[in-house]
Amino acid sequence: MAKTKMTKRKIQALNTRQKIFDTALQLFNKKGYDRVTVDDVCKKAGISKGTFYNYFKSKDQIIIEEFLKIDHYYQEMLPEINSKESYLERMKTFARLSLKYISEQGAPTVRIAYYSQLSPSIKTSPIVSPKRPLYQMAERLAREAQENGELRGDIPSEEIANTVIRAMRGIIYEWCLHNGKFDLEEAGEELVQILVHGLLP
Amino acid sequence: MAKTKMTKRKIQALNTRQKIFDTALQLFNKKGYDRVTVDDVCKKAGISKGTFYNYFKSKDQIIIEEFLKIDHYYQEMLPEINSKESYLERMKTFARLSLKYISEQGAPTVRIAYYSQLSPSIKTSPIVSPKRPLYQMAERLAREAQENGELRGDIPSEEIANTVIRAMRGIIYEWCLHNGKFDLEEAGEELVQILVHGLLP
DNA sequence: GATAATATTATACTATAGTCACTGACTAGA
DNA sequence: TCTAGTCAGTGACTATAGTATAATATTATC
Repeated sequence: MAKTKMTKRKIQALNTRQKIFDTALQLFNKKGYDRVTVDDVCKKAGISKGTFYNYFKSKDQIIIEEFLKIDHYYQEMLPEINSKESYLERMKTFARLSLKYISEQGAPTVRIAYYSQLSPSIKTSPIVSPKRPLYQMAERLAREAQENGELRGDIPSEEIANTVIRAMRGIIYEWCLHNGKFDLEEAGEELVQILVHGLLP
Repeated sequence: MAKTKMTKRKIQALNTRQKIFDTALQLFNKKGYDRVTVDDVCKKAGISKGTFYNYFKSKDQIIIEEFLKIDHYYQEMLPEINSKESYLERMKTFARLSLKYISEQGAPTVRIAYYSQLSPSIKTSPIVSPKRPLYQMAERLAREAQENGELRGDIPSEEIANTVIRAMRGIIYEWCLHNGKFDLEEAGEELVQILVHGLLP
């Protein structure tokens, strides 16, 4: 951080950006995303519309940015994950903590995040970038579990990670459709249970 | 069908509706959903905007309606599904045929369908209605498989159906994000494989 | 067949996300 | 310290989904 010299301009820019971000989230939380116009945000933040779009490509970028903070959170998960003896347990903990975090963000926020990723104006979605800590971590956990003989070795670890993440995403998508009416963590627990043990008698 | 008397008006209305529907889909396919305005559709179909909104709540209703035609398709699947001896095979066939149908609809269409379901203006999404043939059928197949000892019996069949559908939805969601760049049926095959047999060695 | 009721259509309008050309303050190099 | 160039900031403008209202065509009733 702070690699380049901090000129007045840059400080001002960061402040303005932050003010827009905070104001927007505050309004979204109070009135709901779709009941808040960009003009509302600008007025409250005391800036012009042009400035808003100077810092954010679109209204939903605010939500995306908030949503993707989960990627920092993965670091904090590590101690709890590594505290588990079994690698299978580690994977389960990873899934549980991820869903817990998403659950805490609240269905409205996550819904907008998932919604905007499908928007016609978006060409490639950041949430499926393989560079995300989410993928890195899931793959590593799967690989370690395989190396220790706790998971079958005939499927590449990347594919296992992919499959688990996709399945979790299906739950999240549906959780959004139901506006958070069911327990996300519980549903996740069950899914992972089935993924691991299968449905055979 | 055709329960009420077909007055001139009603015939006219149906024709108009169909013309709007066909024209819209044709334009969407040619230029892409977001490159086509409602006014374009109206102009091409030779009707006014008011007429469009008389028949369709919103622009994306066209896509939803097209997408939900899959619910009719489940009937046609039955022979192929029932031709399988094993109930597990039937479930797999069901999943495969569903994904095949969706794959054939094309990523752009499905993307809009999934997108619009998350729109802030929608309160309850039709695609997660438990009344849908999709759910009915998945539950029945799971139940029959259980009754014949081909699936574990400690999970209610509804839950199994739910889990499988959610997981499939996760794949579809991601397929949309990737604009159909991977093979949906193949990914589905693999997922069902894992769901059924699990990830244990 | 005149007329009231209603279904259908046309158009002007509203709301709001996002764009663009411009301004003037700030920075950096001489 | 002067000056060229950059960048934060502005607000009028555009595009387009959706609405409200007025007009017209069709049917039902007498």
